[in-house]
Amino acid sequence: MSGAGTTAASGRSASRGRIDKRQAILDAAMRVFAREGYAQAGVDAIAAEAGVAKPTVYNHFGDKENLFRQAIAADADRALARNMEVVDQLRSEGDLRPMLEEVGFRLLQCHCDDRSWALRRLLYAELGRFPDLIDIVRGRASDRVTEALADRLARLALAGRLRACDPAEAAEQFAALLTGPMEARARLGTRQVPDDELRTVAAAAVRTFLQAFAPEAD
Amino acid sequence: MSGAGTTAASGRSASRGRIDKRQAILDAAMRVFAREGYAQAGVDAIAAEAGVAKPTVYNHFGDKENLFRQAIAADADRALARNMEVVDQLRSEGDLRPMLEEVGFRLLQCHCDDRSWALRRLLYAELGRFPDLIDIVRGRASDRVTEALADRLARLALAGRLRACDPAEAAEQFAALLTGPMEARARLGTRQVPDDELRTVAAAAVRTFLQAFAPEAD
Amino acid sequence: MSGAGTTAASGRSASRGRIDKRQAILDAAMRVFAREGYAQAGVDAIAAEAGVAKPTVYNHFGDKENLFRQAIAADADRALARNMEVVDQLRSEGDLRPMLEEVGFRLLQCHCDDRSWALRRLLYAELGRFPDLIDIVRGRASDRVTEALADRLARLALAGRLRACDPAEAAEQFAALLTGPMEARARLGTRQVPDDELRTVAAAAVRTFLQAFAPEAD
Amino acid sequence: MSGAGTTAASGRSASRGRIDKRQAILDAAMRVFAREGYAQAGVDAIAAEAGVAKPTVYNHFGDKENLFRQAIAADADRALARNMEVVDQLRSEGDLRPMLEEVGFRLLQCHCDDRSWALRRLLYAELGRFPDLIDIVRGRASDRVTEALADRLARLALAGRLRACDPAEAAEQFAALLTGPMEARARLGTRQVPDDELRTVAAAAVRTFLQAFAPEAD
DNA sequence: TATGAATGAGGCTTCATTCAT
DNA sequence: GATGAATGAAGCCTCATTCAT
Repeated sequence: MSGAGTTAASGRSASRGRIDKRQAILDAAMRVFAREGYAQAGVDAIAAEAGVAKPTVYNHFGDKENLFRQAIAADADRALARNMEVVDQLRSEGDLRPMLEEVGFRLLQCHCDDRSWALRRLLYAELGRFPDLIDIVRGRASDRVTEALADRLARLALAGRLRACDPAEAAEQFAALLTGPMEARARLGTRQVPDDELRTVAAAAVRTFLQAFAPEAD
Repeated sequence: MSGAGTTAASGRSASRGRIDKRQAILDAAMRVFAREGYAQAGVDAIAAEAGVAKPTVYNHFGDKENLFRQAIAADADRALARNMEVVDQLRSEGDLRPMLEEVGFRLLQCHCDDRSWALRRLLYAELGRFPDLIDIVRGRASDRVTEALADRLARLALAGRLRACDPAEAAEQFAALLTGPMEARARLGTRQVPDDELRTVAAAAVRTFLQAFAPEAD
Repeated sequence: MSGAGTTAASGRSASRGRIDKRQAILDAAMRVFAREGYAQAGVDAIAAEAGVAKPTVYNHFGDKENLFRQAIAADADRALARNMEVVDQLRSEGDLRPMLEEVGFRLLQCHCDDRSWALRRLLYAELGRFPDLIDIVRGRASDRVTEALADRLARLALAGRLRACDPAEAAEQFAALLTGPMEARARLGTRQVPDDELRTVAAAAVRTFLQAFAPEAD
Repeated sequence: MSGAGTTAASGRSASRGRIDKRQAILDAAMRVFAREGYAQAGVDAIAAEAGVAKPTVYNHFGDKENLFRQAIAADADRALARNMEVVDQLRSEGDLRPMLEEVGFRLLQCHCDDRSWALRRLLYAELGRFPDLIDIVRGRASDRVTEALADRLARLALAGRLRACDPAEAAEQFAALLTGPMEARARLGTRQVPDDELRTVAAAAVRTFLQAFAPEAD
């Protein structure tokens, strides 16, 4: 995905592509920040991993703080897009349970993606130093996903597929039933959870969710 | 709070002062680590906040890494104790719903305590550098709580107050319904959630939980 | 002031723009060097203040050292011209005392000009790194002025308006009586000395000078 | 002078004297600053020249700015002391002219001392960045000397050895006649002026001074 | 045991200077 | 000829850690 531009737009020389340095730096930064944490990550390491000289990083981003913010924002955008794509598959027609299980499973895949864990870890870690990160990320990711989920659940309720309920609360609880167990199971992102297990968790979440939110005259 | 003991209990001997000093360093360390993060926290700052000289810290704890681990472990113990005390109030007799709501509310209070958020934030932040922290903390805190909760839910099921179910799964989902929503609501610990809201979340969690896990012939 | 020429005189051709740009860089350089000192002055800042791109500066002047020398030399020329114009007003006819006072006053005005102080400050500052600056500036400014002054004093002595004396020594002491007190009074150029005070100093210098150098049969 | 303490107070070990690091750093700092200028002087170089590690410099002085100020202040103190000692030799009894010539000569020696030129050069150079240096130095050096000189001239006038005059102005002009010529002759401190020449300048200064300020009925 | 002073290593940032357009 | 982007070198400062008392 990130390599796409690097490969395509290389107009002339292969020796020193002038092309995508900015993106390369952002990618490298996210990798290094995720690996080392903000304070421990060296700008040298980022520059090296991006294949540029250190001052180039500063030419593009000014200082380490701004580089961090931009890298976080970029990854939050990416995560939001992936989540939204999944939520979009939640339609009002079709078998409800398997659809919920599929959406739940895919949401868990997003949630347990390495980069998602890294993003969350950095967020937790650096909130003290960068309080505005919350707004940067929440404006772009988790909240928006929960809201979109609420929208779809509302339509399901209107269609009589769920019982009348507060869609925001339903979405909040559906999300909680999905992701809540993962913190322990993934050991905060240090363990790769296999898809089987994700499906199991999703199925359990959907089971509880439907027992609480299915239409009464089921 | 920590100063009180330092002043009062130093009545006996010098050995008491030793312990006090050690505890003062641990407390100061946790405060500074929570405030600044591991990498940014200076041993100078910790020593200053503890009211001792820097080499004293090294005499007691060897190096910064070990100090960090000890401080984390101490706080994890404290958190475990508080949580256990709450879970212990989940008995098999009495009105189920209000009891669950009360326990849920108290668990949320623990979960949303400043020091709990700080602990989680440090955990997330430093997992890369200290992978063993997971075991230190999980062996002492969250998992043990969920297990204890599962024990109590099992007894409730045996007593016919819940329907037959996998108690581990029930506990996992009860915990998820409680704490899952808090990440967003507390803005990762940067917002102080009022007790009203905690009670609301607890009530909603219990409602969904009971709809899924109450005995069928309700 | 520098922008005026840029806008107006660019009527003719492109060759004029070349010269304007060169002069604009020199002016900007002197301003920035005076404000920040040689080492601290950034070529970026000079280029920005001149309204050109950084490489343009290098195209014109090769490197920072040369730019510095050229800027210093240009300002030394300017200062020399102003001083010479004043000394030129020292004629052999007319009332001696008021004429000396007027010339002294005007020399002090030159000496206390902001740009003169800046030039001296830079000279003092960078002598270690640029020993040849002394020759650049002394060949263009202060020594030449003292010599011209000596010439005029010699003619005054020949005309019997001063007693026989070594004109070089007389000029040296006249200059000393004028400028010596200014270092303290102007606080090395950081205080703007009002004209009144300059006239007072000039009058005192002339008084002492004449008591020492007036013809004996006064 | 600076070596005195270093040699004497070395209580125990010769390997790593704990004695005079602070003074050694100040001395080294002044040497390096004088040689390179403030901006160009590296703290590394200062530490190396002082024979200590870089952080030791920071432990003692906090940052480069403060180190600079302290070094300047120390040298200004030293210069003041030397000048005062000379002025103190200006008594009201004895032959006036030779005494003035001797004092003038010694003042010129102070003025033309390497460290004095270095101090003045740094002062001129860094006034822009450190405006308070003026007060630090003027409160300690040149002004105080001129005032002390004025005091002595006033006593000479009272004793009838000089004619009635404003002693401040007389001191100002005496100092001007002495030091004014040196700027050109010493090429701003880059040329070592031999004592003969200093005596010549002093004699000329005294000659002019006495012609202006000797009692009228001489 | 507790401390003041010292250190070696390393990080962020800036700058003069040069390609390639 | 003028520019935007890139770089190698270097500087200030901080920190975890250790002596010597």
